[in-house]
Amino acid sequence: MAARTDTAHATEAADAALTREVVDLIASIVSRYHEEYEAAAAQYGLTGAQARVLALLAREPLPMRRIAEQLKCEPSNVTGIVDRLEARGLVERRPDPADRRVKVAAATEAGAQTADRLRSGLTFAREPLAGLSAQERRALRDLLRRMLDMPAG
Amino acid sequence: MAARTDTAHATEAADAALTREVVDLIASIVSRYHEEYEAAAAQYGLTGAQARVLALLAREPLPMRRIAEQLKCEPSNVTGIVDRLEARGLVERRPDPADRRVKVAAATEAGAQTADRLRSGLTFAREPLAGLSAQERRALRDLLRRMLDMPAG
DNA sequence: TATTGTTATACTCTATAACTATA
DNA sequence: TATAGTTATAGAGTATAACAATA
Repeated sequence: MAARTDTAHATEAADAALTREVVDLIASIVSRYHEEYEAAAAQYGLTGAQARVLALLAREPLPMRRIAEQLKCEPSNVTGIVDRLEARGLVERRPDPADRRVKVAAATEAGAQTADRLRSGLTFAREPLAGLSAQERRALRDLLRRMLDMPAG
Repeated sequence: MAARTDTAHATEAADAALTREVVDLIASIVSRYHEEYEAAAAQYGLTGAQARVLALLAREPLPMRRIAEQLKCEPSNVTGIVDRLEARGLVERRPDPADRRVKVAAATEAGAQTADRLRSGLTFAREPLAGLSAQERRALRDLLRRMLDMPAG
């Protein structure tokens, strides 16, 4: 083993502490993000899963199987979630003319409106970001991209 | 309405796009974080909630009510989660000599070991961070702190 | 035969309310 | 009376397996 200086050891320890602090901060953000999302959904009488599906369908109609892929869950679960959204008039199932096995779920007018309002209500992440300068937001964007292994774009 | 330059409008639009991109990146991180956490828990036959409670108790023993506070759920839910952890020998309930109403849940030796291994397996957030220089990690830390409205510390 | 969506089943998490044993 | 924990209950999300309709 090569001998190393005390300084090298001290630097490693500081690095580890710094990394750990950033990891903890990210955990805090994850926690806050979820809390706010669930609370916003609850304001409209929706569960988190229902709100997520509604948000997906507000962007574009999707076959049941595609919803399951987006949610990373089994297709059988989607049946119940869409059932509940449909019972409240926020979503509807349409046949696919090209393949009669497929049912395409789509947000209704009311569903799209609810999705919009819900999205507008999600102030966390958007509000604190407003306090950062454009340069800081760019710096944050670039660092987050690198964390996600995304190209510099 | 005061007249404004095209440049001002263009800047606002770019700002909004930037903010939205950062928000989407954060959503991606939240999603990844959860996926990895659930997958790591599943490797040990634990649900996400069970893994979170075990992680809490590996740090320090806690009365049932304190666990509920940390999880932000009703105390009645904790009974079942701790029941399942206890049935697997990962956690045990101890009496509190100072107040005989209280039951203190604590990780067993096996539980602490599982919690350690689980924590070590959570590479997301830690691994990509290793690719950032100390200066970049400090920059990220400061930006995240500001997002969380935390003092510069 | 393979695929889409559903149903049936079982388990977990969740909140609410009622209960017990302490304080 | 108030508090800590539990039990009972009901609703929702989840995975697995089996099924009907369609490809």
